[in-house]
Amino acid sequence: MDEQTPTALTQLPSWLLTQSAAQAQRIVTERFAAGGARTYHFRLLATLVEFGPASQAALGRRSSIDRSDVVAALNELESDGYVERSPDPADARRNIITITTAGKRQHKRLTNLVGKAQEEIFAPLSATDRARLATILGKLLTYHQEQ
Amino acid sequence: MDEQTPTALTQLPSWLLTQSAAQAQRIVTERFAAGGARTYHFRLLATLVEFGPASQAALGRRSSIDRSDVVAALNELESDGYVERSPDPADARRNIITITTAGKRQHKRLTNLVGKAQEEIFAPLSATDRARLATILGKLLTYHQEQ
DNA sequence: CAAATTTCAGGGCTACTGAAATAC
DNA sequence: CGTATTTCAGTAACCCTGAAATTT
Repeated sequence: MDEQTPTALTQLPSWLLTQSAAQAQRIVTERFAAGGARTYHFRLLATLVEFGPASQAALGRRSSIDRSDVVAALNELESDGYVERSPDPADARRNIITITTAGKRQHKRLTNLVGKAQEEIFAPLSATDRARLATILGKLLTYHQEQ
Repeated sequence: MDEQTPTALTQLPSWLLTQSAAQAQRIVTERFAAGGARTYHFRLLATLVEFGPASQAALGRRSSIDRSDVVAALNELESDGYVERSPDPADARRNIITITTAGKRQHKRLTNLVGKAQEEIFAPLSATDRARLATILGKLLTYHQEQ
């Protein structure tokens, strides 16, 4: 019983990327579950806190969440009392989404949880490695978002 | 219309990791689709090529695919004629999975496709960055697999 | 008896498509 | 008119759990 991973996979850059991301995702998801939330909820709340009230379409573009998933996630945030939907007086097609006081509390809670997740995820890396990783991934992400 | 991503996200290491991995995943999935395959198929074929015939359980452990998904993916590979199932004479609980000649051809095709995907994914990175990224992600992955 | 293997049924999460209704 | 927004229904892909039947 060797149970080894093929080098065809371990030497594949995209495999390293997707597998380590899967580990990170799993840890973040676990932490958020303790706050009764998912990644989408955190992304939306963080976007509202940073840019203020916005339409669903703008929220989706800023948080990189599909229009369709924004609807579902906002339904959940709304029924938890974390955001409010109101019609946009300037454009009847739009809802204006506003974060509530409870939503801000939840945002703080999730920010705290995601911070702990970072420690857990990147524990084996030195400060230098962490900085390098952030720089390199930033380049990758910027490049593909411009494509 | 700014449409900016919150710094709370862009400065979050796990966000950089999962988002860039999502881009990579998307590109790999697109390439594999041209070969009528998914990631699981490539992982299983690569594992069979590197370690030879094996039980489904061993295949799953080596390719990090859940036992349940191994069954489904092997069903597809089998109906495409890329692998064969035969009972293990030494242990009646097991199937021995063998890759066929057509399966080896498919493996080469997918290896070629995934190679092109690497170029597309990591195009913006210098050789130094690519080497650093591989090293750092390798550390991350090793650490979490030992946990 | 406990443990391993295969299989099925099912769920969760992220990501995406197509179409409708409405309004700009 | 073409475009934008919200919404719903549905899909794909990866990851995972629980349970059954069989065998070691």
